Amino acid sequence: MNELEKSIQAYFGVVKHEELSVISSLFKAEHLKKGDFYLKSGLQCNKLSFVKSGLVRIYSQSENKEVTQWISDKSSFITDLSSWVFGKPSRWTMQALTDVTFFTIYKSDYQQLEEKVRDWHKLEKMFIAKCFAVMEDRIFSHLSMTAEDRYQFFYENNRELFNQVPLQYIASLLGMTPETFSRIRKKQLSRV
Amino acid sequence: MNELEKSIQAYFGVVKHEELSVISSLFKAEHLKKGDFYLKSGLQCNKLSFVKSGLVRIYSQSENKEVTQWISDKSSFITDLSSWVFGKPSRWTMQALTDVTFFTIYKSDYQQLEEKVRDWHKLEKMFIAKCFAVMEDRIFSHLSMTAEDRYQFFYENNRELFNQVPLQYIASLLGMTPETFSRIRKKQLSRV
DNA sequence: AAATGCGCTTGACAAATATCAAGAAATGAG
DNA sequence: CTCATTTCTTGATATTTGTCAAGCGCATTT
Repeated sequence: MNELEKSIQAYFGVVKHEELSVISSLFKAEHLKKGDFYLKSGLQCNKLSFVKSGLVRIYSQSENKEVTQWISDKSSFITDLSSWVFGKPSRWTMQALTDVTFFTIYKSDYQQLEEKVRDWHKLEKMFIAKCFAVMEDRIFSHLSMTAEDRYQFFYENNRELFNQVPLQYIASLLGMTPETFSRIRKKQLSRV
Repeated sequence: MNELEKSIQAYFGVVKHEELSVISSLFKAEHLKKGDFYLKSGLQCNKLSFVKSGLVRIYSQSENKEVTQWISDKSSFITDLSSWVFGKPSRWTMQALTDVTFFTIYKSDYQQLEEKVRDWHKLEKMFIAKCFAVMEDRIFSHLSMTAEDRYQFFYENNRELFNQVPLQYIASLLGMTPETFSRIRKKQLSRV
């Protein structure tokens, strides 16, 4: 089982072996250089990708400030879900923070999935439900936690990110300014 | 087409007419009195309901404070999605703020849906994707807006709620204290 | 080595929001 | 209607977070 197949299994739940290879064969290897764009806001996102290596920042430019919505790690899927599912213009811009290798399936090949893999929609349903659960957690963190709590929680669960990407992006993703982030960071470091 | 069927159509997208009646026939009418619980945190949520009339508050008890996650209007669906899809213990408690009438389908009858309605999973996928989009919007509002902005935005889109439920719940749902909510409210009212 | 650019930190200060406490207003029960 | 309870408001104050401005550290280029 290759890396893509393993991740499909992990993300989409139990899949039959022959189906797995059908699925993975529809994804095509691609790559981006650091700084390249995977997607620009306003365009339709007609692809879904699995990041094999590298980091992608998902953000939006709102009026005066730029908001980082997420930084996708390796072994994760990326797409603008609303755009992918409903064909709406995408809200997010996605840019490679490092060189990135990934596997992509395009909408045009997507129909084959539905035809060849029984229960594909069921798998996809569960995939999206997981995305939903992550969002629910994030909302909860904003309703019930201080900036410091959110920092702490995120740090414990994403320690590696902290020396791989500009910290200002993590600050934004957690809903605070770089300065606040820096001060909290100082406090936390001295505690160890 | 009855009310339930209309909402299924609106929520789940285009559905064939004969399928619609199959779907709606699997939902059973139920009701709660004000104060009754639809679901308690920690239990498994094995049902999905369409609220015909009344209001349900979805909240959780975290350490010292209670967090209101959402207030479901009439004509909306309620369930603990993670619990419903993955069988996990539910995070949320759901309580009737008024007398509530609703239609419910239980997990035990759910399989029939999958059998009788072609593309059911596809419909459900789109339903969940919509829920995801709502969450994405909410996260964005916390990353990019002040309490006052969030108040304003929510007010414009949910005006009716403001004289139907205790305002403290709306405050919590927007991620602020009742006092802050009250002060913002005063400012906004005087502006009109 | 000097110059540049970028990201991070720091301090001083301002603004937003929370906390606490008291009282007013609204609601519900008898 | 009256009383009791809950919800909302208000003021005083504390805390958290943001803003602005400056400087430092580090990597890259020349």
